[in-house]
Amino acid sequence: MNKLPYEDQLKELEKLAPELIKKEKKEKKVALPELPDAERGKVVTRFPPEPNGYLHIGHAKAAIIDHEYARMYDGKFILRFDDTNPENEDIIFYDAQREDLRWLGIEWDHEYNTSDNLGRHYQFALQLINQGNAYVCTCHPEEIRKNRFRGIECKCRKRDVDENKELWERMQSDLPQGKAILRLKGNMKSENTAMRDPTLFRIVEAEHPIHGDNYRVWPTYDFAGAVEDSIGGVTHPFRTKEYELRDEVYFYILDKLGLRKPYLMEFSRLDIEGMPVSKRLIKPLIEEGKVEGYDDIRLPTLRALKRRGIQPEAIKQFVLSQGISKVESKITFDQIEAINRKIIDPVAKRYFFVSNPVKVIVENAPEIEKDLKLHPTEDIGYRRIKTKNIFYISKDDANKYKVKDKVRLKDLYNIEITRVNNVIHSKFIGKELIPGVDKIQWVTDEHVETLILKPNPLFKNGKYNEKSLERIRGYAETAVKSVNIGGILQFERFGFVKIEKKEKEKIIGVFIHK
RNA sequence: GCUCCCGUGGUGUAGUCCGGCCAAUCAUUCCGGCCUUUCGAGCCGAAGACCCGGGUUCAAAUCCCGGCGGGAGCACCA
Repeated sequence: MNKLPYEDQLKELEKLAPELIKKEKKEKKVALPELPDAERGKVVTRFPPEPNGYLHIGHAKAAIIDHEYARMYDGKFILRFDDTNPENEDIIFYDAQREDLRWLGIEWDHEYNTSDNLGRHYQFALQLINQGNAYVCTCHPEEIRKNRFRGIECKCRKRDVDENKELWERMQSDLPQGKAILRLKGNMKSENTAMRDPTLFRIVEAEHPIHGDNYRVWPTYDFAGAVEDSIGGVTHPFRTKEYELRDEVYFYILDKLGLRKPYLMEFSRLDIEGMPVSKRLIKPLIEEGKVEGYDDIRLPTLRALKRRGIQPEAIKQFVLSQGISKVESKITFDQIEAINRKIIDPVAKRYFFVSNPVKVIVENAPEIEKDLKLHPTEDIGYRRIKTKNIFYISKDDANKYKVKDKVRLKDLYNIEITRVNNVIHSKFIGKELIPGVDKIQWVTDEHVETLILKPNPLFKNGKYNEKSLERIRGYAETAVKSVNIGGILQFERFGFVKIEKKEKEKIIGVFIHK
């Protein structure tokens, strides 16, 4: 078999096991490109979130890529909480983020907090000071900013090692926040402004969620990130493009410290049209009550996506299809929807739902009791319905028909419209399918009131979209009551819906997508 | 202002490092058709792109130069 040319092998395979070919195609599509300098079993990646909020789709991209590469090479994947700014971190987010990751289907081989390593960071700081590669700067922040912009060195840069050591000690004890920082002795004339003596450590008085007030001097991202990647054994760290200018700092620090240099890579940020990821934009909307919270179905947080019925697998496939390029793109949500639809379509039970119901009375209506399939192609069972002479159809459908029009109540029988006022009067005209006649969904007198929340883009033209949340009211067939909370179904010709809440006489669902 | 990154159909991506097999991949959207007791899924078909201008070369999406456009950085946030 293997001696045959590839084409012939494929043909043979198609005869023997066609499903294998399809699978092969699918997997090919979602595979990430090979990693440079990667050896099977030796790749180590890491996902380093700051525990300062709920994870969103942007984090998911990073986490999935990191995780996927580790698995691809039978390597190791580390979850590292980059909790080096006590002012921002909150204990609840360590757990919340773990939960979000698990939902995504990501497991990690090792977990730790950067804050647990502060002792080592101090040692490295001291090493830099002793080597003359770092100095304590006591200039005013504004002054530092200006000098950096102009490329001018300040007087602090000339301090000798002993004085720096003494000030470094005093940073740990009595120097107030904002009065002193430890800076890397880079190059104030460098074209890369990131190299103009970046801050390595600063004083933060705030209480840390894990370490309380044990420490008051905290490393910055530049320092902690580089050091942790290196001593953590990470071989292929990824980060988003906006850090690119900091690569030089990253390697410079490791170089001066004599530490191993990982293969650092960057990719573009994920930007979804109408779905802001930034807390700066979201927080005010929550405070003003315009969105419910961080799980509001219009948001791109993982919690919102979950609530909205987006499957973790869809997010994964989507992220992998995006790859690791540096091209900035504004993706539209329908790409995620398309993937999600393919996943849920085969398992979503079909039911009838009519929005803005209009009553239909049928003359000579036969009383019928029958079973309707829960899925047109998959064998997932039936639901039983009973009909008399009263029906409801959606207003959108009702508006289309006039007297003498023939319509088929789907899966039931045909009617002809006889009179239209507040209600539609009609008569039974037979059970045989009539070619070319519209088939519409309906519910009977026995139905359940249903409210569907439908998310639309939160922002339009950069402004809050007042119509970002639609509420669609209607009736669903009673069988829907048996669907569990969290269950995903399809209201035929309406769209996929996730059941969110079941009250006594009312069901609330979330519109997933068409 | 300076520096860096990016620029492939409507959208997203592959290809760009190591020029030819690229009259350019795949997906999505849109359009047409088939199928279907859903306007979903599936199937078939169609349309649609290498930012612009020079240069190098037998040959450029790919290399070089210059524009233009977009993004990022110039934090004691990450």
